[in-house]
Amino acid sequence: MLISQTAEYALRVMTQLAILQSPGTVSREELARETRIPVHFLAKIMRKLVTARLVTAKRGAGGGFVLAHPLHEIPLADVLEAVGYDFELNRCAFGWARCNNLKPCPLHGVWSRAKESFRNWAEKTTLADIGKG
Amino acid sequence: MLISQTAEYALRVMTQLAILQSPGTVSREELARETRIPVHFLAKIMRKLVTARLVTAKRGAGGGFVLAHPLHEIPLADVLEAVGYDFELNRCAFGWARCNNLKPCPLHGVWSRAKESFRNWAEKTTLADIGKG
DNA sequence: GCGATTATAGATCACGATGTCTATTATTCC
DNA sequence: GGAATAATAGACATCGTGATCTATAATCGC
Repeated sequence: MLISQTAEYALRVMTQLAILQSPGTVSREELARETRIPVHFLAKIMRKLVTARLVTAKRGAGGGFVLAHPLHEIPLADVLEAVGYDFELNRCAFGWARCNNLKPCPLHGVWSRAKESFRNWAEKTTLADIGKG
Repeated sequence: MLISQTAEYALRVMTQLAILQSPGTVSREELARETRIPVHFLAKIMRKLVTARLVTAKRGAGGGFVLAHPLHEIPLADVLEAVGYDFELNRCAFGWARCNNLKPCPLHGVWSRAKESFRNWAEKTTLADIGKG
């Protein structure tokens, strides 16, 4: 619900990285074990996170992944967008071709509130907020 | 995003029913045309809405669908649940088998806020609120 | 340099959500 | 009662997400 399985995995892995990375890099295997995400599927997600420059990858023995920025500089919105969630997408929920604030469909008002609420949460919450009650 | 295509269709159709039902029943064909939902797929959705007792169906010539309750008594949460959205489901986003307020996973706090926010919106918003800015 | 380690890349499979089609049952209208 | 209308039911096809597997490229430690 709310987000795709892949998006949930992305949040999970970023959270786990935030927890484990203190000493150094974290290997794909260890991440998969801790997050319970299928290893090869995790690999694809990691590539997207690396491409989005949220995570840095290091190959070879002793390699692995590290967060590319300090926790408070990584909003969850960035994580979700990295794996395909589109906050900009405003396809009309009512099916109208042209639907905007000037000529809104009947659902426009209420649905916008739901979307904006979620977007606001995703942009205001960063990895530094995890673990808080 | 946020909800499935089917769930969006359900909101669409209930909205359209609220608009068109004034004279009497609305046929499946007319609903499909107005909402741009594939007719036969709409049929399945209507069955779920009827089963959930949000809509009343009338067969035969001159038949169709009508809302089963006044607009302000139909929260969007009921519509979403009718087509399978589960607000109760609290599978841990972090993958923990046991995750609750007493022993919360690192994501528990932030993710709960997002879910509760959406749930609150869905429960407080009714069909009577559609069309409002 | 060599072998081990680890990320990258892409092919392929499985399954559920979505969409299409056909037949059946109930009801109205005449 | 019969014909037309409209919902119900379920089989079947399609497509995207999620998951699995194999091969390749880069890097480290020795």
